[in-house]
Amino acid sequence: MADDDPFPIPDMAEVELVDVLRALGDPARLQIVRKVADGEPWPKTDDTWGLNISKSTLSHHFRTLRESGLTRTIVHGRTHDIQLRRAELDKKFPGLIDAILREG
Amino acid sequence: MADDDPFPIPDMAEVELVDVLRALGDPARLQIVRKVADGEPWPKTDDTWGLNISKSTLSHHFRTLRESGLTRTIVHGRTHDIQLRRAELDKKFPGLIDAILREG
DNA sequence: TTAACCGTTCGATAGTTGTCGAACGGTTTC
DNA sequence: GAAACCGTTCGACAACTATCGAACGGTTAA
Repeated sequence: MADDDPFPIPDMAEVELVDVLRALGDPARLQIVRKVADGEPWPKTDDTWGLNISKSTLSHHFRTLRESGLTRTIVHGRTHDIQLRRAELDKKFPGLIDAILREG
Repeated sequence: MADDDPFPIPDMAEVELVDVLRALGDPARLQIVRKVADGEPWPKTDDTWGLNISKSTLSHHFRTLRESGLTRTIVHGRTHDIQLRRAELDKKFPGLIDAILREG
């Protein structure tokens, strides 16, 4: 069963806009999302997040992003990738990701 | 001088996207913004906000919205209107307001 | 198998935030 | 002027959150 998935993500149908916005309303998380906005998997160890935070804090933000419905986690042995659920998000919230990428 | 303005708003040039998103990342505030999304002034006393909160809490949210750059306050004697800074926001963050209005 | 590595989780902490009722100041109405 | 009204501010409080270091478990490499 997939119940053992250590990194479960909410069904997009259950994702609430307000939760997505709250997840985006943090400098570290917004920066992460912008980086992974291409929809490709990015290694969590990428040293170019540009964030001056500890690895436990970074892990916390990854979890918040995932639980809000923004991202999914892909496990490769001992390394993880983070991926924006771009297609699903674009369908559920048209224009939202585009809007936060256009630097204001 | 306008320094006495009791409800100062930030210059749109100084408004940060992350602060706007954080302001929107609350159920009460998101609902308010959606209501005033037409860009018209709405009386704060409007009894159709649909929020079950005290007037002091409502006042707190109005302040948060204003300080984040989303709204302005228009004083009419003892009553106040709240107005979304729609045109400015659309220019600074194209598509953002539209995106949060499209019910996902 | 031992060591190094990746990332999470735990426990603690300080700061922020949403909430309320009471009090207050300004405005309108009587 | 007195009373009613609108909305903010204040003080308090509980809940949440961002942060860290240490410890841990799983995976890969030596």
